[in-house]
Amino acid sequence: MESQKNISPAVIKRLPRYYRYLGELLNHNIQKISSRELSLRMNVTASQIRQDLNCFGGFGQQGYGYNVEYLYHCIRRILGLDKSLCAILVGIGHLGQALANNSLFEKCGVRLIGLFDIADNLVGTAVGGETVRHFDTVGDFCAENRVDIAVLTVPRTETQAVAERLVRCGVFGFWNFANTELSLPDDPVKIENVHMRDSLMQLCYRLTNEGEILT
Amino acid sequence: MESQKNISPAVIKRLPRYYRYLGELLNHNIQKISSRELSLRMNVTASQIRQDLNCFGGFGQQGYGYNVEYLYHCIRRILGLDKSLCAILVGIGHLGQALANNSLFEKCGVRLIGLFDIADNLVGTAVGGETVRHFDTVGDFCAENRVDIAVLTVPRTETQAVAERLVRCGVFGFWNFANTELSLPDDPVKIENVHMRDSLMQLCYRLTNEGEILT
DNA sequence: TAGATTGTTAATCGATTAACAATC
DNA sequence: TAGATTGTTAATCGATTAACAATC
Repeated sequence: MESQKNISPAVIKRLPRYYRYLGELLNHNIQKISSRELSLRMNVTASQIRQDLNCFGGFGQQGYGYNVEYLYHCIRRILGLDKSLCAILVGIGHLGQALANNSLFEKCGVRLIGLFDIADNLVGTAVGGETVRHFDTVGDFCAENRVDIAVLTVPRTETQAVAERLVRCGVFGFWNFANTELSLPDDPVKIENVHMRDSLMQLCYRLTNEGEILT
Repeated sequence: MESQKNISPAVIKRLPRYYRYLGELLNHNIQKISSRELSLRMNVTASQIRQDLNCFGGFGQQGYGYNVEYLYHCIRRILGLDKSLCAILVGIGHLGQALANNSLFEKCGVRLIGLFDIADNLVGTAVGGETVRHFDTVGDFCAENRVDIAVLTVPRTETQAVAERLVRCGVFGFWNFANTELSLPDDPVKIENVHMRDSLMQLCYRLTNEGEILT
């Protein structure tokens, strides 16, 4: 169950979804589930579920299935949600404020420990129970606090520079909401993009090109 | 160039990214680009670029490459960004407000024509230049206006019911921000999910399992 | 024990890359 | 014409599915 090598991105991408469904089963007090039952609920093949889970170890029992609570906690651990990672949020615009007020971090076991911006009318104010700090002070903050993740909700044009500065501060995890790709040293740095604009465009594509012809 | 059948999801997913890079080339007044040059910038293979583009037609010229402006506009058309699709936003919480104030829709050629919620303290107020309407009136609104897309930023527990009601109103495009899967008739309905929580979890996974061992 | 269901290997499918003939 | 680069076919690679022996 320790960090396995060579897990394919496709598998990693499915883990949160398994975790989500298992959480729901848990809420419904369902104690065991077979790959077949779960496959019907999730609309994937039972084969894929067994294959995916076996990347990380044998969590099931032949003839029985999987213990929901046990599997749920295993996936939680695999995802690293029990690590209490620490995050800062940079760029306290509309989207930044929405994220700061969201239960998202909590649900992922991530602690949001700092908010940063450069606007005078924001710095010093409280957003979601945290005081906004000036981004100029981010170096000191990172020296004094462990920062695993920086959430980037700054304007597109600033994103690259902000990220580079944070890398120099020792921050290696980036959750990027800007509509652009970051180019940062691949090795220690991990980037996860939320390209909302790309997502909306895909919806536009499918509405105009698939199914009913749209005017 | 008309709606092609059987375009793989992998290709569709890459289109917005091509569009993005071409837009940047256009901003830099670059008039032509070869698949090789573009592949270096985008960090993909030239083969893939040519293969992808050829799903929709021959946009290039042997010995020359691709005309940036022409290709940009072709992809724009393919994505349906010139269709002036109409969207409503349901759920005007923090995230809904952030989206309403975002240039995202504009950039996708989508017109945000209505905001809906049920909270008395929100209904009637103006958000991002639009007045928030009560969701009870959404039926009338859809009867009087073309609505292609509903952006769902309502609480997780409400999402399915809200979506079902909208389908009955003739809305078939859903941009879903709730951390749950919608189950709706597959045929006319197109759903695009933005699973931010899943995204953050993937980042947590990679930070804890790949590269440096994290405490 | 018999029935069920996993873990795992083998077969299939799809997507990516390489190669090259067509052609500007 | 010669050089460059596309469009497209063939080869490779990876991911998904099917099958089944192991085993609870």
